[in-house]
Amino acid sequence: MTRSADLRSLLERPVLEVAPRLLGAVLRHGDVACRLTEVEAYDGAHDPGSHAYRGPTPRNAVMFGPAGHLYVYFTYGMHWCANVVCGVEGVASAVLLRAGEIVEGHETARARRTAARTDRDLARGPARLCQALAIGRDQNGHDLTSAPLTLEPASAPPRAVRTGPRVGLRDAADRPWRFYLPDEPTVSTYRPASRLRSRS
DNA sequence: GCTCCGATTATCT
DNA sequence: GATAATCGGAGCG
Repeated sequence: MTRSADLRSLLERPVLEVAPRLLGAVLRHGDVACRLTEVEAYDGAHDPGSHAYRGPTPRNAVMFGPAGHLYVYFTYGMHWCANVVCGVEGVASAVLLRAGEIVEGHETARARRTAARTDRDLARGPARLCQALAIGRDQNGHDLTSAPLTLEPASAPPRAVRTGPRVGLRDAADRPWRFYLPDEPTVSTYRPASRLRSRS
């Protein structure tokens, strides 16, 4: 069985099964590689937190396509965030890549992330991860079985997985669909939306 | 470690 | 016109 078939069979499962299995996987873009430590599940049409909740739009089109492609969106006027599309085609589920540990290409990642004062901060947060890996508009829709931007699944499921509310959403607490590895310094700190200054 | 706050614009209503 | 799956810096402890 080929590596790309392995990836596809893993990602075509329901998103709540896929998300924890992506912990420990390695996202590689050229000479920079990142081991994922924190992700979030977004369940398409059934999930008010998902960009696909209100149906297809030009922005979210990639999510309705086949598993294994990258859905990249722009937010807060300046940041890019990346998701791995999963589930069968037509089901708009995806896993947001929230944080990871840079395991190769530190020099390149540091040059892109000049605000990071320690290596821990290189990919701690979804927009930081994208900046460290040079993921932006041009990578939206990219097939992750195709070099130079690839996803290499972990050989085995993680030994332990923690869950919690998703970050930055209104009504985040109702679905504990954030998954992260215990005792990893690169996992981002949880900031509930209710304490963000969104209400004023 | 924490809290507050401004930056900046594509996207959708 | 309002909002957003965020970040970095300042100030505090």
